[in-house]
Amino acid sequence: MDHDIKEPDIPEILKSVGLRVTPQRDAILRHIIDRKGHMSADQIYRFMQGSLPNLSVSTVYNTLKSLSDAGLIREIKFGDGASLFDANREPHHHMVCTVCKELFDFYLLATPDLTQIAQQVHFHIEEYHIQVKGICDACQRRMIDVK
Amino acid sequence: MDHDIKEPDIPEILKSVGLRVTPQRDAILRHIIDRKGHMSADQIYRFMQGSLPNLSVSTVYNTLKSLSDAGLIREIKFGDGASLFDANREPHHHMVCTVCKELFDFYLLATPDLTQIAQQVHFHIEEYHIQVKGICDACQRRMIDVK
DNA sequence: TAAGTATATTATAATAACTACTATGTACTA
DNA sequence: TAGTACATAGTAGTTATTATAATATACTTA
Ligand SMILES: [Mn+2]
Ligand SMILES: [Mn+2]
Ligand SMILES: [Zn+2]
Ligand SMILES: [Zn+2]
Repeated sequence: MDHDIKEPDIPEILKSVGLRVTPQRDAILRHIIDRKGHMSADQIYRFMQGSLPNLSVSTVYNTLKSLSDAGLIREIKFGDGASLFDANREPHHHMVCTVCKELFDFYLLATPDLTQIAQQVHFHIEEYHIQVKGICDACQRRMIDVK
Repeated sequence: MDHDIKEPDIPEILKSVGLRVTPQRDAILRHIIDRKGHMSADQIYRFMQGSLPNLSVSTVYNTLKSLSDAGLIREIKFGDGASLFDANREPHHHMVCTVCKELFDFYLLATPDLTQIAQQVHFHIEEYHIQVKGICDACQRRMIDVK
């Protein structure tokens, strides 16, 4: 073996969640897992033009929905612009830079006391997501440089 | 005086933030403040049909933007469906019921340790919002009844 | 208090991000 | 190696919102 990092077996992952293996699903899931970051349906669609020129936008959306429903990826809706898809399935939250629009992960050291609040109003929490807006390091530096 | 609760002086509020007083702005801000809850641009537009039948959808959007920019109302984007507008300017977060889609306020007892995390990655936090998804009390009861 | 002007409103068109529909194609099953 | 249930492609439709431009009006100032 030339490299220690094992490539994920995408067809096997798809089968494991009961999804049929198609070239479209294979390519889209592979791309999301490879790139690790957050990407929109349109970004995925445009990236695929090279390898799958006949891929339709509907298929991108259908695939992303299937992958999300199966729990293989996570959909992040910040309300501004398109949904972003994330291969990182660990529970984490997001900070978005209002300048460059880039999305950054963050992990909470201690979980906030939502359970207490939820119990008071008898709300059954399924999931929660902390959305932070602000300015990233790079954009802060850029603003200082301009001054 | 017949009532102790003083009606808010809407024109005065608009002037105080440097906005011109128009019948459209007066009516929209009054409605949002009166109803207290969360409402979409379309809900506001439809409500206004009675009193301002010539009101245009653009004006609703423009007004909501002006009011938000002025800090008189807050826009909440959950990513599903339309933006909702909130007259409640106190810092608070939201729980949405996945069954009935109703939005509930909640107030955090202790602020989560976001500042530490932000300092580590040198992110300048402007605002944050905790979005909780789950099932509200009423819908939980309804589900038990059906069983 | 009557222009004057900057701003607001209206109506319509345009856009972004999906979602629905349906004919065709294909991955899995037995 | 069919048969069939499911997936894909292409197109049309929807929803929520933004852009444009002509008309109207709130506030200023003489
Ligand atoms: Mn992430
Ligand atoms: Mn609220
Ligand atoms: Zn940035
Ligand atoms: Zn409910």
